[in-house]
Amino acid sequence: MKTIEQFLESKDIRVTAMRLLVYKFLAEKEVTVTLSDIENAFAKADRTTLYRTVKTFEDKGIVHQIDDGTGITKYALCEKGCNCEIETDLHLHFHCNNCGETVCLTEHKIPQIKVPDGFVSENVNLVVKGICDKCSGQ
Amino acid sequence: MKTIEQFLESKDIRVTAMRLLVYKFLAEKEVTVTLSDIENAFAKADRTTLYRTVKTFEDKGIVHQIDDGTGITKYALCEKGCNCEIETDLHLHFHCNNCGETVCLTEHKIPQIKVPDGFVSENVNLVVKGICDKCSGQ
DNA sequence: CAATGAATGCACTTCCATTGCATTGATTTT
DNA sequence: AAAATCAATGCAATGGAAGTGCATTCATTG
Repeated sequence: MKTIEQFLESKDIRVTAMRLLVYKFLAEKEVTVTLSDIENAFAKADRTTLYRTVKTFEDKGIVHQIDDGTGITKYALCEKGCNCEIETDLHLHFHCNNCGETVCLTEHKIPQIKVPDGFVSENVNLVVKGICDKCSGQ
Repeated sequence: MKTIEQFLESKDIRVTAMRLLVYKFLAEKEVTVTLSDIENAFAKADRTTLYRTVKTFEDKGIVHQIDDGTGITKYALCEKGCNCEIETDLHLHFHCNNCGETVCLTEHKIPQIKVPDGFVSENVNLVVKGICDKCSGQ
């Protein structure tokens, strides 16, 4: 069992108090978060620092960005079957129209998408919108 | 064969010179366009007017928005198999990483996406990124 | 301990989406 | 046809989010 510190170091990320806090925040969130979410969680920290912290995580491959169509970038830790560094990995996400939260459905894989002749598929972004399990009352 | 004027009226859209021009512009474009694209095409017109013109078209169901992950909203006329008013219709779009253009692949339908128990799917947004037919040299 | 380089914080910029309000324009009512 | 009404337009301004420059703080290393 690695500590978070060891994990970050293994990913070539220098450990700081800020980064530990942001990592823990992301880890305990089961849904994707916006930069504003993080900002609200750490009111004392500067927005830019948080922005760059998440960006560093992204560059080092432990966080991925989600574009769920709301126009606001969401972030989530890469884990549990997330292979977002692999180009062909399908980033399936679910956006709830009721609570507004977006969750990663990493365990749900999607068949290969066919594109017309002449088109070369490098990456696929798939967002399903509807009502999530919490809001549907199940 | 309806005229554009008749078509707009049938959709409960009052006909104006501006709206006719914007409609024609969208109609002759085979790719999706941004508000800036429209703005550049009609330098004399005000950005707000164009914005509201497109929004009106969208509200009346003859234009749909595309979020291709670039962060900039794209628009396209609904036609040729586009059933975006139907919730379950798959909005398949292709974004070219080379030329930056986004096209609608309305003729390419995708199998139903399965979501976990408790989740209710209402709408699906699918964006494939890669190289388009024009840029791939075919 | 000094030096170096990264991390942080503050200020600022840019870009796009959106709204308020006054004015213009068109349509309907008298 | 003139007046009244309502939508469309244009201008100005706002707001939100992403991103950058630079000075300062912090931590690591020689």
